[in-house]
Amino acid sequence: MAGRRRWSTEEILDAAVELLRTSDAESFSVRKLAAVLGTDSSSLYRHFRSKTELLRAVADRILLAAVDGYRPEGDWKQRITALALRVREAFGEHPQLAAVWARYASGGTGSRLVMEEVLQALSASGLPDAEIPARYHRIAVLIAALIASEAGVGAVTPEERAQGTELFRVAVFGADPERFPALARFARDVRPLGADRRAAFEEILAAHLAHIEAATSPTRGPARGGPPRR
Amino acid sequence: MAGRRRWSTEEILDAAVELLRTSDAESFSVRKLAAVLGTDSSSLYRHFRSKTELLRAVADRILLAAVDGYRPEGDWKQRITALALRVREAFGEHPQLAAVWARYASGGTGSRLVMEEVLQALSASGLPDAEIPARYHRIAVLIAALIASEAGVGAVTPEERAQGTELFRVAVFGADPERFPALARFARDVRPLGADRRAAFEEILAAHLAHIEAATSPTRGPARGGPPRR
DNA sequence: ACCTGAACACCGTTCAAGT
DNA sequence: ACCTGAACACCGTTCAAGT
Repeated sequence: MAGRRRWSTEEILDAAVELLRTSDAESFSVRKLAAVLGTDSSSLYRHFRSKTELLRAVADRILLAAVDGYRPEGDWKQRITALALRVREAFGEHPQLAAVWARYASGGTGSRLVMEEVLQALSASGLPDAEIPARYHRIAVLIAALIASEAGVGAVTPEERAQGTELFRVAVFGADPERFPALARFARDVRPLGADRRAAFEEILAAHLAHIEAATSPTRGPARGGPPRR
Repeated sequence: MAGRRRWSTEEILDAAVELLRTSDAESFSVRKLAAVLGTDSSSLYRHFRSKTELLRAVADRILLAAVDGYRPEGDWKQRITALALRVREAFGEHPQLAAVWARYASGGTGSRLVMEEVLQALSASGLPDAEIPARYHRIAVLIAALIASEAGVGAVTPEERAQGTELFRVAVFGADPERFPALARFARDVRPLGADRRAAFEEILAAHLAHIEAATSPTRGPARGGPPRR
């Protein structure tokens, strides 16, 4: 695939995205990327100070691609939800990028676009400006945590998953009903963490946004920071 | 520290907990554990099929220690919150264990205890039994995601953190106000993902539990699954 | 029966030596 | 000025050979 020539930083990032997409989870390495490019791993260290810096740059590309084509639609909750689902989708097949993103935030144009959209949506929500940065932070933490942890679940190898499922089954069905009465009672319907992730993601986010909304609406909920007047 | 003798599975796990606690983040390895025990890494593979299986067992110990001494107090929300904070605390210094736990769930006695407590708290909340397993699942996903991602943030090396902070600063303050008006407006108050994690954890969890409560209380919120009668 | 040593197939990163 | 090769200091895991 690769002749011998000089590669620009951009081309390296393109190749990294491609390699991450085609290689199976957790197996990306600097050495493999170099091999794909037909060069030595050491030469990549002129473009990036470390593997983390490289992955961070790739994560921002993914984010950029995720936001590409997004047009705000609906109320502020729908806008945030649509954006979050796009980001989730984008990182869905890139477990290690999700982890890097959640750890450090990518800090590039992709990041900026996502931040901007969420901040605009919150501005449209009726929240007082003074509360927006903190609300934004909680939303970002929540979304990043859910996406990264979901990606982590996705990165589990089939046999590890099988072991985990078996352990879960034993933990739930093997529990002594005397000591664990509630567990025994709900054993049949309790699901492992990895089950049903998309619905869980949407519901948890929806719950969080609904909670914010309750704090902004005068007729409902306890508005923090004094009663609103109309 | 180590004479040459046979080690039981339990002793290996004790040593692993100790090594994880004293070693700095992300540097735990099977080989180091073997070195601490004065044996060869290969001999550990009679006790565990893989590093993951070993870490899973260790994670369950951590969970067990976290729940040890816990006594239910207060209403159902306070009980879940207290438990979650204990688990958070326990995994706070064990990033890789948190990741393993969130990926597969540990499936041991520690897991069982946590599940039991949360299920009991939910039973006391007034939710109909039919809704409890799904509610439990969302709570578990949320808590695991927050803890694992927080642990991930904690595992970042100082210089990586410095790079990340700088990138964030540039992304926020360097944004073109024309293209990113909201970002420009809130630049001064927006915090990076890693900031203020404990408060974020508590607030996000509180919001989620409040949302559940709103669904159970007849006088408030839209109760899913038909109107309650009293 | 149990454990060891050596090996396999990898990592990220550095740096002297080459072109 | 740029890149390479080789090396350093590691990994998880397997398995023949030893006790």
